[in-house]
Amino acid sequence: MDKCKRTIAIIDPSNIVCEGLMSLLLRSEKHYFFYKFDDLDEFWKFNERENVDMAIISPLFLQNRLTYFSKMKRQYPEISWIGVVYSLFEDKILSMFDGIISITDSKERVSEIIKKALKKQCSCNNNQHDDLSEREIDVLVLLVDGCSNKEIADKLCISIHTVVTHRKNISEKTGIKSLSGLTIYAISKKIINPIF
Amino acid sequence: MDKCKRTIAIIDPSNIVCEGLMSLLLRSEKHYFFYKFDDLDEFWKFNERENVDMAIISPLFLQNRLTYFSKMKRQYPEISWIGVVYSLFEDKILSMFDGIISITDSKERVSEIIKKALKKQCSCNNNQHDDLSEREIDVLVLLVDGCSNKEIADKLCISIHTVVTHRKNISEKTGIKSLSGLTIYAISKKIINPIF
DNA sequence: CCTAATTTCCCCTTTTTATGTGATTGTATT
DNA sequence: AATACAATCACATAAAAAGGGGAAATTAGG
Repeated sequence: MDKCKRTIAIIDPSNIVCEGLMSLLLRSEKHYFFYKFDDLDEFWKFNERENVDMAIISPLFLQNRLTYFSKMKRQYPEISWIGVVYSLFEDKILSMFDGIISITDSKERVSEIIKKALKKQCSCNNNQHDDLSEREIDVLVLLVDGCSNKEIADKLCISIHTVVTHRKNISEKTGIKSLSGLTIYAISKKIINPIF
Repeated sequence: MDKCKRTIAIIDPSNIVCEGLMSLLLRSEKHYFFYKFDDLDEFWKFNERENVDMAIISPLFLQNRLTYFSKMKRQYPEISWIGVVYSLFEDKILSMFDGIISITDSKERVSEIIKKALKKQCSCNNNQHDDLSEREIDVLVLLVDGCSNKEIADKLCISIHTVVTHRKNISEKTGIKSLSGLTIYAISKKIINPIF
């Protein structure tokens, strides 16, 4: 029931990268919360007040502060430390992270790295309701095709009540209530193929 | 007045940067439409079919193809060519662009650079969806955004009856009755821009 | 074998949409 | 001046969907 929120700090000098990471990650998971920091100290001060689950840091900030970083890691072992690199970096620095995102990584790879790193301490990661069941997809396809609930019921040879139930479950699983949102979802997931 | 759509191609190896630029630019201006390409050739093929207003290119792709780039620029002088750099680059390459975005630039600076570069050729010759009136498009946008008739009425400060009338006219003009069909219509006509 | 997930069905009430038939302004176009 | 169209509002009825309850049968996985 209670979707666990994940707070992620991004400490990176680039607004573009910060925006990109947020936008990309929010698309796969809705329960991420982001905070942007312009330098390590700012983040550090914040974290004392309100602990984060993950810190995505540009190694640029660590170049001359490796011992400081080690201290931070020791002090907060439950935080996942992720590095985000634009170019080549020394292995000595990169090996200190729990995961490395390269700026050229695909969306899938980025969200996979984040998920894997967060999974370490996920107390409620059982809600893997990303995928719709076979029957739910049947309903979604007809729905997005413009069918009413009754038409869907007739085509699938089931009761209209069942269609309503499937729709309820689809909305719960995807978190999308509007039909237009579901249409965009279906296109993006390649469940339907509109020819533009 | 300033409602003309601007198509922007982003040719960059980084999904994160691409996402970041889109997210950042869409926040200030809603009428940008983005296409992402993984290399110059892919972009080039696309541009032959459908001209873009601006190309944001990583100089990485130009490193050994400067003459090719010059040819492209000569062939399509109306396109604004913007470079996006993560690190240091030779001035010889950078001077070929109409504008340079550095990855560390602020949001304000990025959108300023883009706006300035686009200002060169704002002719507003884009009446793709002249079937629908201005107000009908307002309604359609909110509709595919998931708003109910009442919500649309509140947002546009008109009566719900007017919204219903607009919707009737939209359905009559387009011949599309279902909301999902209208969503696909809006995407195909570039009235809305879902980021997949 | 047990459990979780899926698929199916039903009830209820309230809200929203669909459809038709109107009218009144204002603004262009002819 | 006449015409067309856009944008606004109204009333009425029937259909559909939304949202809230359940619950039984089947299937698949550990």
